This record gives sequence, structure tokens and C-alpha cells, in this order.
Amino acid sequence: MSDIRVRIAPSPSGYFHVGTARTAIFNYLYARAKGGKFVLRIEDTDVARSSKEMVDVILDGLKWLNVEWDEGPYHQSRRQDLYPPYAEKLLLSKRAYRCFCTPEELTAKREEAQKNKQTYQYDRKCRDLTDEEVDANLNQGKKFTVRLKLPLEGEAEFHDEVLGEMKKAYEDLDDFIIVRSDGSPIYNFAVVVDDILMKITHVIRGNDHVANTFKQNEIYDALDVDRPVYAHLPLLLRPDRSKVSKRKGDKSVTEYREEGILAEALFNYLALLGWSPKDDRELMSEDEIVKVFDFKGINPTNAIFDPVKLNWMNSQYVMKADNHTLVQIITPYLIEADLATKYWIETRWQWMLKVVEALKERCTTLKDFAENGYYFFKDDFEYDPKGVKKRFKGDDLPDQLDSVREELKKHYELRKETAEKVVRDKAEEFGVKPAALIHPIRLSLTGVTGGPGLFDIIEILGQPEVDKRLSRAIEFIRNLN
RNA sequence: GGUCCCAUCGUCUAGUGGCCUAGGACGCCGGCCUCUCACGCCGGAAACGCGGGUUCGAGUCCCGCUGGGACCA
Repeated sequence: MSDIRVRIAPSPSGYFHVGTARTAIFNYLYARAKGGKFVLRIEDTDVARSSKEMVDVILDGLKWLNVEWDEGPYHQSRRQDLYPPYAEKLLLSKRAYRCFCTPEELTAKREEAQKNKQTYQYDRKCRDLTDEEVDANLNQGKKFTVRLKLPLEGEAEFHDEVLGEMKKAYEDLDDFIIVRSDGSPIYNFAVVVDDILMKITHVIRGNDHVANTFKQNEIYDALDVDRPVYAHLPLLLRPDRSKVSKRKGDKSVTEYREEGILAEALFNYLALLGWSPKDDRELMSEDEIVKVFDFKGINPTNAIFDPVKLNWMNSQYVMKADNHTLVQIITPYLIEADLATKYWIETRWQWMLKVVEALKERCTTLKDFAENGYYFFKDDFEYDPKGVKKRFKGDDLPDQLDSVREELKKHYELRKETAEKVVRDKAEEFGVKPAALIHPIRLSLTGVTGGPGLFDIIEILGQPEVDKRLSRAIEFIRNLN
């Protein structure tokens, strides 16, 4: 057991970002790989977008992905009393100071700088106020913010496990605010205090936070607390190379889930985006990944999220999934598509296992089971027009099909071997290739030209259903002209 | 605009000075298998952004440029 403690600190927005999921996975993986603890903290100080429902979107998503946290969730909104003492401490040690500049003054200075094409920086006007001046301002009831006192020269630096040595000149950093005039903590300050209190040793997060890191380090230093180890992850990009985002319509974890992506597949795919086991393995279980997961395998380059590869990976997981499990997890999709009820499925479990077995290697997502295999549940489908044109032709066909139908009818228990023998024998009898019968029969039975092997379909459908569907098709073909 | 980061096939990546004639995976193309569709198998096209160095030797180290991204404004 190590003292390693990592965390994710998502802010709830009602949208579970794939980037958030990826960060969560990397933290989780690191904790598991190193025997540490994984803490969940909800940054819900933006009350407007932090309803219980919005928080649940994230909690449910994490649980679904099997990314279980060891501690939390802590809610930042309930921790507001914890920050002031730390600000007080910084004020006392003179590592921070009260700034009495008004928002108007500051805005004016910023605009002025902008007009002169200068980079705006706070001018540190209140940095060296005497105690008397401060008291005077306080007595007048003037509002103030708290700013951190930063070095004026030299370089801020830190080591990043992914990016290496990071440096930034202090002249590019200004005395930033850590506490607003209403006493509430600024993001960076709250994060640091929370991380200190939660004894976070490793901060693993997206590299969009590197700029924050320089500031946060200053807070750690001012507070005289050891800085954590940092690992900044590459960002997830869209195919147009911009950041994956809700606004641009990128799918959330919730949506992938609804579309029938398996949690294991998404986990696997996300773990391999920006991290590599350094060998040729791609399909890896969580356990396999945990065994070799390390910062060394993390790539610094931003990665494009490729839904096509995710789909491929998902199809691999679907194919390998256990049939019982599959029946269970596709049930909601069948119900949704109005193909069956829960009860109906439960009472035909053995039969469902066969359906799933026939379909699994042709389905990319769970939704596909309903979309590609509806004919196992409905018999009032239309015949695919292109199929009709190609397969429902020839004057002899109706009679031949009827002959096959009669022969099949002699077998109450229609096993696939039996069905195959009947069809092939009939083909020989008619002097045609088996395919000349097989294709029209498939179209008759399913309405489509593709799908599982015909004899598997016949066995699954069963005698009465096959007979019924063949009759319907024969009638249909006879009426074609 | 300022600051920081990044740079191998279209995409995800392996590669830490000679093992690279740059490997794997997705996707794409062709073939095999076959009752169709898939699966599977075999094969193919496809990359070190550019320019300078360093070195006997550079995808690998250094510099510049270009490109991309992020953060701040």
C-alpha cells in the first residue's frame, strides 16, 4: 500500500465529456497500478449548473465505465468554509496582500493596455501598501481582493511526468487574485487547498491546465506545502483538430452508452488514446492495462478521437461477449425498438441465446441487434426492393419455393442440418444451384439479402414461422406481375 | 495578440544514434473462405513537415522555420 492519492475534479454540466472520462480512467489506472487511492471531488460551485441530476450524470457514467472511486464524492460547494483560513495564513505571512483596486480601475487599465497593444498585467499597485494604509482602507469599509505576491524575476519551473521540464518567466506571471471581494476563492486557490486537504500526491489532468499549474505551484510554495507530482495528459481532439466539445455536437459518454457502445470497449479505447503499452497489444482488459500502466507510456501529443476505431473495438467486444450477458444488455434496445417486452424475452431465454449467437459477429453496437435482427421478432416486414429485383425472379420460383415449403413442413423439429439437406436436395431435383433457392428463401424469411447463415435462421425461426413466411413470400412473388 | 506545449502513414501508435528496406492497429483497396452479409485469413497503397547543424552514421540530439493545439486577453 502506497500513499499515492490521485483525484479527478469534474464540474457537473449535465454532459459527461469523453475527455473527462479519459482523465478519470488515467487517474483510476494509475491508482490501481501503484496501489494508491482514487478520490472524486465535484467542483459544483457554479450553483446554476450543479443540480443533483447533473452530478448524477457523471457519477452514473463513472460507475458504468467501472471507474470506481475510493473516496468521495466530495462537494466543493460544501467546503466553502475551508478556504478563508488559508487566505488568512497567506496574508499573515505576507505571501499575499489585500488589493483595494476597484473593478472599474482595473478594467480601465486593461482597456488602456489593449489600446496600446500592450499585454495587460496587474500593476501591483497595492502590493506594497503599508499596514497603516491597509487599515485605513479597511476602516473605510473598502472592498478588497486577495492577491498572491509573486517573485518579480527569475523563472517558475516544474517537472511534468509527460511533458518534461516546464518553465515560465515570472515577468509573464502577475500577482493573480486568489480570493474575490466577496470572500469566495478563485478556482486555482480552491483547487490547491482542496488538493492539500485531500493529500493529493499526483495531479493527472488534461494539458489545458498547464498554465494553471504555474499559478498553483506558487500557492503551494506560499503555503509552504510540497507540490504534487504532475502528469499532464494530451487533449482529445475532434477530426478537425479542435478540442472535443459539447457545443460542437460531440457525443458524450452517455450518448455512446445509449448507442450501444460497451463500457469495456470505451474504457479500452480511451486508455489507448495517449497511452501505449509499448507493444502491439490493443485489445486489453482493465487488468492487463493495470499491470503495465505507467507515466512512461503516455504520449505528449494531442490525439484525435476516432469513432470509427471505437466502433471496431466495440464490435470486437460484442463478438467476444458471453451470450447470456448479451441478451441481458440488448434487452433495453429491443424494447425500445418495440420488438419485444422484458417478459417476452425472459420467457424465451434459450431461444434468445441462439438469436444473439447468430447476430453477434455482425453487430457493431448493441443497437445493431435490434436494427439488423428485427426479423427474428417481427414477421410483417417489407421485402428489400433491390433484393426483390434480384432474388424474386424466374417463373419457376414460386412453385419451387412451395415445394421446398412442403418438404420442410414434414419436419416438425427443423434442425439446421435437416433444413440444409432439404434445400440442397430440392436444388438438385430442380437442377439449379443451391444458391438459387437459398437467396430467395432468405429474402422470404427476413426481408433482407444479408445476415446469418440461412439454415441457422431457419432453425431459430422454427417450423410454423418458416412455413408462414414462405407462404407469404410465395403469394407476394405470384402477385409481382 | 501574449505565454506555454506539441510534431512518424488519413487516424491511434512502436521507435530513446547503427537491429528502419520505418513495425502494429483502425480505415481504404485487392484476393481467399462462402448460401448472402459479416467474421477470419492473405496481400497492397499509405508517414518520419521543411531547412540548417552535431556525428563515421539521425525518425532518434541541437537550432531555426512552418504547421497544429491549449491557456490568457
